[in-house]
Amino acid sequence: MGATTEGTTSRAEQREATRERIVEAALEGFAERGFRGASTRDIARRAGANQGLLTYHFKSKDALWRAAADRIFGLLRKSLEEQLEGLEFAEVRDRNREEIRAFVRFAAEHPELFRLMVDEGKNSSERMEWLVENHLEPIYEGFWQGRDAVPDESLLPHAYYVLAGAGSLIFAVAPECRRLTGLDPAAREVVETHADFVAGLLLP
Amino acid sequence: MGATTEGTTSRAEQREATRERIVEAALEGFAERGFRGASTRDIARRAGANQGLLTYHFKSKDALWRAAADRIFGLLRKSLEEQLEGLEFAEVRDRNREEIRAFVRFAAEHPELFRLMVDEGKNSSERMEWLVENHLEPIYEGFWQGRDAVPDESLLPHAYYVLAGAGSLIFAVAPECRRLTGLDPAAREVVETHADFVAGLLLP
DNA sequence: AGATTCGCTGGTCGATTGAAAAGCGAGACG
DNA sequence: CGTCTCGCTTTTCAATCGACCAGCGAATCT
Repeated sequence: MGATTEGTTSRAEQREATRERIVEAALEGFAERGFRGASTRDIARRAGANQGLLTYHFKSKDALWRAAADRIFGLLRKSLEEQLEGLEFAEVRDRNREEIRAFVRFAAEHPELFRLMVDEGKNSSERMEWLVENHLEPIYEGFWQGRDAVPDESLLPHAYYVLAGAGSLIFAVAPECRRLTGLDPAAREVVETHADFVAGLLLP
Repeated sequence: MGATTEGTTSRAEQREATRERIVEAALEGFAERGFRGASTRDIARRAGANQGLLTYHFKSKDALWRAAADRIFGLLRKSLEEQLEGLEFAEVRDRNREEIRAFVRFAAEHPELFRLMVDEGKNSSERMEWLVENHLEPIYEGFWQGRDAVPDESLLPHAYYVLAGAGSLIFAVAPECRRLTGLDPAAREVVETHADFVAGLLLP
């Protein structure tokens, strides 16, 4: 209401907004219950949409899952860029330290990434292979390069999974952590403490 | 056939053997697909049994899950005891280092533990609370005590989840790791390398 | 302004889910 | 040896699953 150009939503804009709402809901649903455990109806409910609408925008549950994976990895890439842009480092080690801290912060803000990766990584499936080819390989390649002070190159896979696990688990199982330790992983100072802790371990 | 006492299986023995087969299959199924994603029929198939038999031995899917959780945590306790019994250590730190290595070896042999914990720890549910009260609290308590050289006690929750994540992830997502890095986490020397790596990080 | 596109709704399909109930049949028991 | 127990199989149930389709109606186009 009011101006002609104000509040106007073209068909294409509306379409894209709806798709985003659904993808966001799908990301939560898949991360929370796993691919098989998440139902398209539950995802539709989270998105405030109709179940048939999911089939309309994305052809299948599988395709919707791929869209959700694209989204979380896009968020990861954007977050790392934003956190690191404009920073200058004297040594490669300093840059690596800040990269680790940036990753931990992202894991805290988006525990869905870790949940999705564990859910899919534990089984050999088409989705797992798609994930590796489209998202993990570029990341792992970047991890392989731009790295300093890893004495033995054969340790790189170990360092990769140690960083992913050590940096993400406490946030991925935040409800359990609260119940078990009384510590709330969502608290800002807890995130920073964890980031420092993990960075200090891998780059002493 | 043959002797009277040979090959004889009493009713009670048969019952217990069947229950164990089912629990073992349930552990695999739940770890692989998550609680909601795993179907009782699939579990029955793995156990070479009938779906109705699960309802007979365990009243519900939920109770079967609890039996599976009891089993994996029992295996953990037994494995740690066996790996550590008879060993003498000059310092507490040496003992802690061997405890870490023993845990990593168990995570490699039984990735189901980590998969189960992530699947349940990410949501607030009755199962999660049951898990915390019945299994995690004793373990966390033991982790809290018997530990040396942790400068700040407030870091203990962080160290706990760092150890769990760093020590387990590579084995929990072994199929993905093979595909991504070419490294097979199941290989004995890879397990030992990872154990040394994690222990070296947490106890430099 | 009339015709058309298309985002979206509501309903339906066969398949699969966890749980319950009835019946079988070999081992346990008097 | 006859009876009973009980581990197990089979069948059935309502609920839920992913996918499909016909139709509505407002935005878009001519």
